[in-house]
Amino acid sequence: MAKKLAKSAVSQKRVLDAAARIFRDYGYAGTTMRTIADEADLKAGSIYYHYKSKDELISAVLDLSIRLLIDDVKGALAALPEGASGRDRVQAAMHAHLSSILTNGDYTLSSRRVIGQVPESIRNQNMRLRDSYAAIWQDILKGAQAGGEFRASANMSLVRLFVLGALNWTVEWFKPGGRSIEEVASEFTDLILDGLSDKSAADSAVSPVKPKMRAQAPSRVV
Amino acid sequence: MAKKLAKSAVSQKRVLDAAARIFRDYGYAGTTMRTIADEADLKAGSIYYHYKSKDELISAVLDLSIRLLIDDVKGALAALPEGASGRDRVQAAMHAHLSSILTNGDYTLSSRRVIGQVPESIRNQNMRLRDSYAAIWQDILKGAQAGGEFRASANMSLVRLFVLGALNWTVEWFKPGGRSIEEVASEFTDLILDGLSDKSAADSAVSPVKPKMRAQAPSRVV
DNA sequence: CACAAAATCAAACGCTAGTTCGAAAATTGC
DNA sequence: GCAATTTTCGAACTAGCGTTTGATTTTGTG
Repeated sequence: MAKKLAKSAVSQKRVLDAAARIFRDYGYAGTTMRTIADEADLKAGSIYYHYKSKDELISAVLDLSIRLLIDDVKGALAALPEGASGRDRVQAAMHAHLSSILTNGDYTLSSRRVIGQVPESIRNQNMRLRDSYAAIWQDILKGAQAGGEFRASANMSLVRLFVLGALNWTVEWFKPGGRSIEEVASEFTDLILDGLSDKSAADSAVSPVKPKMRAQAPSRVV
Repeated sequence: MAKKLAKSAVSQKRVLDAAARIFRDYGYAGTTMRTIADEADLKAGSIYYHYKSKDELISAVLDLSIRLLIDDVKGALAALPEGASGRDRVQAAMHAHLSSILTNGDYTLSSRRVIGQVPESIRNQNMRLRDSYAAIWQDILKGAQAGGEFRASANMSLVRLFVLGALNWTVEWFKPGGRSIEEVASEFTDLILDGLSDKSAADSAVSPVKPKMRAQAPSRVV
């Protein structure tokens, strides 16, 4: 009788991946079922066997996008030793966030590009997931501040928005083959934790950092 | 006889403003000439008296968006006293950038949301403007680093991407009526310049203070 | 007021969108 | 290897798209 088997699941994922790429490149309205079908080696009508509408497709892309991120960051935090400092936790979360969104760039980018154009109910559903992700960060930051590691004068909500903004923006300019994810994560972590100013005109010989001299194509900004 | 008068210019601007808002909300393909026309209190066909295609419209929105930003930031830098420190220049540029993109949120957001979906020639034209804006920032940062104000170990291209990323992201969450632009700008500036860590405990008691102005020869910038 | 120029309108055009559905093909259990 | 089931197809439908065009209204000037 009825038996759920692999064939369907494989096609379903193939369609979803294709959708993420096409939504990323053409936006919500600009994406057509026929284009997705082409990308997934299918005909347009066949998509409806797996997803019952374009909205259900974009909804699935949006949800997977944020779920992948939450899982990666939670995983990285769980892998830390028990007594890890706030600094370590921030560092781990930043690296995991960056690695996740850059590795799943299709989903992250398409998500970012269509989130504002999607029917409101779909957006609201997705926003709830995103809020729960923000809460994870808020815990890390507040914890480190309560422990005295971070300046008491800093507003942790703004810090979170600052850091996540800078991280999320990387999908706009990061290109594989240039700087490594680790390189970017490390530099960004240093920046947010210690700042840009040279605090020690005297003991500046302390920082054991090697200068990086990788030629890079002009990066897009704004 | 023929006389160019204001009426046309007024309508033209009204259509452009409407287009920015609609492109922002619905993306490139999702925006229809009829919707723009409604928003501008016109009929769809009438738009073609002012702009000869949808592409010309989006092109005008994209260009105005980046031009407004460039003018604001250049203006703020020009208003600084001659010997202003790198710190002051970064602060002024950050504030001007933030203020500009949040004040012109319709243009900034629509620009961000459609830039990836627009015909390539339009995108390339706009990218050239954006590269010139990036160059302004690169000059500020490199100048301050050369003057010894910023850590020599920091990669200024990454710093620029970090800072502008965090700033640009504000359009996603900033809502008038909440925190003021000045408040956000000030906190962000402190963060990037001095970092999040509380240095008052162990680290050097040399300069935990914040000298607003550095006595220093005017670094060559721009 | 009159009338030419400027600005807007209403209707229509060809095209492509999301979606539906019965038929065809591929796959599976026995 | 066959019949039942799952999956895919292809054609069709309606709706709405950007754009064109000739007619119509509004505007500024003598």
